[in-house]
Amino acid sequence: MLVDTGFHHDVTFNSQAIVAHLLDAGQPSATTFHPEGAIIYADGDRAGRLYVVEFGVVRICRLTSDGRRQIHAFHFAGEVFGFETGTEHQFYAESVNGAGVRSLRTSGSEALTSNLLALALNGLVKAQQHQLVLGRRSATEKVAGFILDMIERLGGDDIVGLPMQRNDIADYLGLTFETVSRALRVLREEGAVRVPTVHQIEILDLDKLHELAG
Amino acid sequence: MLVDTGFHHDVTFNSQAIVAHLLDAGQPSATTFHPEGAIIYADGDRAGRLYVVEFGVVRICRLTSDGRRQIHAFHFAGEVFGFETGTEHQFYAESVNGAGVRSLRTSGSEALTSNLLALALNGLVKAQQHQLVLGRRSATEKVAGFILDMIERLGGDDIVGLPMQRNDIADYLGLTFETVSRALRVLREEGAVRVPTVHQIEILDLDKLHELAG
DNA sequence: CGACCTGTTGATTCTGCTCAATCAACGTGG
DNA sequence: CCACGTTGATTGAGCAGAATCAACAGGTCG
Repeated sequence: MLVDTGFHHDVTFNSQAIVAHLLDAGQPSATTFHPEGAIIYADGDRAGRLYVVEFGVVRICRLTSDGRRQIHAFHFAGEVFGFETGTEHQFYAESVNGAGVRSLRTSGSEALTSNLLALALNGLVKAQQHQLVLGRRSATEKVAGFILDMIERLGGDDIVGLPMQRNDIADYLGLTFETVSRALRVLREEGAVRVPTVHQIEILDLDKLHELAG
Repeated sequence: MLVDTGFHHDVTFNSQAIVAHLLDAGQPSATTFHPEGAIIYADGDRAGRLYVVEFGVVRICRLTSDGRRQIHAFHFAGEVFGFETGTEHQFYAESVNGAGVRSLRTSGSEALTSNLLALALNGLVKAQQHQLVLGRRSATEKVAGFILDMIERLGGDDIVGLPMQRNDIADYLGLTFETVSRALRVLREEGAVRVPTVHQIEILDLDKLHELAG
């Protein structure tokens, strides 16, 4: 067993290792490419399959009754999504910028349950992180927190990519895209970041960024 | 097995049954009573134990660096909490109004993993619900959504209890307690609810309440 | 009864949404 | 090659709504 899935032990597991293990155990499945904006699964589709992001970004969304979109999560290369309860998907999944996705069939192999537990916990942590960011008061704090989260998940060095567009960030943070834009301007003016291109953030002062995140 | 924990099947499980099963399997442990405001576990404490709420309400909290409190979840009788990853608790748990809590030792019994998976999924669903409420725009929508959530989790009939105080609701929804109070007044004026006592909400018009929730 | 705490209500400030203009990047077709 | 349309991003002005500050009512407990 690659991973100790006992919740009472250290669960700082390597998600990649779990995925590799699950892929080995299941039937091999081809990577399918989803162009920008393509739907991977729809709200109401039969649930029960997991997906691995091979490359690109996937967003998990939901529409409110008044037509607004809430983005529930972003998933990057190596991450697993599709984890929902019930027989039907409550959310729908879309490719953000062109994504390669591999299906992960796990039915029938009971021994994988502990691996699945680890993945579920992984999702739980992400949901908690999202809650914390959503709970922040000001728009600047939310955007700063979002960038910090992106740094943690994507970047090692001082330039981190923002593959999704402003509208996506806004729907993820519960803001409008104009407010996201203004918040980024504040972060620039405070000297915390530089924005060389629309989809890149250069970190100038990490401490300042943490401070602005509240 | 009481519960089908395969995520690819129907997971509309009975949480109570899982808890009963886990309690049977583990060593018996006494119910400890935590008076109002008492800390059940603190931020930074060693994690790895699950707790069952016997009666009362427990809140899971976190302090931001500027001293504000974010309430991550409420847990009622029959629910399990303490599910976190890592060796240390990221949150702290407090009794809201006097709560009886039973510790749930699960170490060593590998057969329980699938039950734990079910509980983790349960927590994931709650976190998602919370995200949806936090993502709503207006304060009235948030409070209406909160009441609907309470109806689902607590009440069968037309009167639902709000055991926690306004400040708790505010910290859960990312609002101030004054705004919560005003939102309740709007719900009253719209004829959706009545507020006989501070800790009770009488549902007058459930459709209207859904409508106001957005 | 008085002190205190929670909750409600009011007045003001300020943040973020709405509406709108501008700009840059890109693709298309003449 | 350039005019045109489209899309995404930024910025501005005005406004609605929530936070803040403050006063007051109701309940509880000493």
